[in-house]
Amino acid sequence: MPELPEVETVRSQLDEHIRGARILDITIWKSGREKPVGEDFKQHLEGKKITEVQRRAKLLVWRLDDGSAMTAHLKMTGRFVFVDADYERTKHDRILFRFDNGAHLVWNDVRQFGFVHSVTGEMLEKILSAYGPEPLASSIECLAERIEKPKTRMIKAALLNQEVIAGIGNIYADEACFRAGIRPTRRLGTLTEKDRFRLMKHAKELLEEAVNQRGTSANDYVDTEGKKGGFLALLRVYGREGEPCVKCKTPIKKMVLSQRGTHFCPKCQR
DNA sequence: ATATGCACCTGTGTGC
DNA sequence: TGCACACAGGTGCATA
Repeated sequence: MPELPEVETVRSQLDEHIRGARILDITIWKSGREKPVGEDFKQHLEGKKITEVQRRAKLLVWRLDDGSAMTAHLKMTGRFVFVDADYERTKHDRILFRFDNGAHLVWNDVRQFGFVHSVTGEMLEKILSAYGPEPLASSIECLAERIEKPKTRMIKAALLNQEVIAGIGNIYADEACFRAGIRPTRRLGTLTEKDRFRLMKHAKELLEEAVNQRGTSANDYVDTEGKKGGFLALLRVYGREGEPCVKCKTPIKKMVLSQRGTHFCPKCQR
């Protein structure tokens, strides 16, 4: 479900509630397919203190007081939700974390693509180093350089690739292309310096606005209080197939690109 | 090195 | 009303 703005929303809420707290205990409910956490997960994490909750790309990182960490990826339907002490488990709840400040946190994941892992500091460094630059923490120039090569790659494929730029997913890739007036199928080699700069300028603005709205709830996404994000109504192409373009009234088109639904205005985006 | 296609899952909405 | 099928904010791996 979540892309950078949604994961960032969850990150800040987690950080607010559990930074400085110690994990009292972890209840692992039946998890469907794999042993999502590794056998030593519980043992490794119980008793540790959270020093900070960070985000890199779409990955959440709980920094622990011994230099190790817990990583969590929401993938399509993963959720962290704070609950009351008398909460009763529902169908897709997988893990319950209890903290020494009284917080109870549930990890829930309908489709079971998501994961939580415990990792050493060394493993974490390796995982994080594979990601491209963070859009909100990088200059437009730096980001624009990332989408110069390879010349035949389509711009949408580049935007979705986390090694190129971190955190952009299907919704915001489409929205960024629309704002910049660039067709998602355009090959990198056909983009001018100006095109690249404009696209990244819009991408940064878009992501900032979406973070301010606490993300987009297109299907399943909710934050740690179970609340939806406010950015859905501000989307201009995603999910608007057949509706008039906000700029020129031409009906928005949808196609499949890199196996992902891709939305664009055939007139505004060249 | 890059592109493609599928696989991992469940739930929901659509069209017949 | 039922059923089959397509599709969903993501990634990883196997194959060309």
